[in-house]
Amino acid sequence: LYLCPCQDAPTSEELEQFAKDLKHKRIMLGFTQADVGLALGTLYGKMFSQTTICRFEALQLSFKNMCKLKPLLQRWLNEAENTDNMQEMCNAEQVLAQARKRKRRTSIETNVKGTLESFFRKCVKPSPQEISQIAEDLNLDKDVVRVWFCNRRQKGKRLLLPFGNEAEGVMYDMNQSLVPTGLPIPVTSQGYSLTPSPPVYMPPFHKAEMFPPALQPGLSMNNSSH
DNA sequence: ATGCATGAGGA
DNA sequence: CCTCATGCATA
Repeated sequence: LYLCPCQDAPTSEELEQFAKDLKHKRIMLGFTQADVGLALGTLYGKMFSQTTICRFEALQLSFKNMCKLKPLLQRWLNEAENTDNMQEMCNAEQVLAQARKRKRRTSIETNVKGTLESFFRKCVKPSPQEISQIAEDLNLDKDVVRVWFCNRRQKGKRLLLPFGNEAEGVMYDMNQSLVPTGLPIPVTSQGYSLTPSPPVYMPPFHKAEMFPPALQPGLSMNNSSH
């Protein structure tokens, strides 16, 4: 309700930088993603899972979501860096009282996933009828198919998208504009304009940088287990 | 690190 | 039903 506690509208670049920073420092300080999530709980009452912290660091959340979490993580980072005695405020009191309500995760076979993907390419938002049809064809629960499409669409809206993907993600309504001021956004590349410095050459594929010769014997691998 | 799931909120 | 934020469970 209160007008923008949104002090700043972080740019994608800023978010990217912060995420990198967070991860690096977090590791330096010896905390796990789960630790951070718990700490946010004891610090501000709002706890987060390892999953969310992981996704934040990997920029796999929506732009808006990233902006919302950044302040909290920023504060945690300051806290963690300046407090020598940041004790075990990570009291994992996971009162796992799950009432067996959650449906067990159904594992969709690889080939079936492939089929779903092709359906998705044809239509990202099938009608309930179409979903039923697909479900029947693939011998899956209608709800499983429905949820699969929901998740698939959501995946396409992540801040950072694996490039090289057939310009998908721009097909559905991309409303997470990066510019709050309403600039003339060049339609097609909203969520992915994270590349801060590709002045001229943008390699179509980024997977070329595979791992160099795994590890050179007798170098640095000495004993990292301390 | 990620796949399938839940639930709140919105038409 | 959908979107969106979020997470259990699992790869």
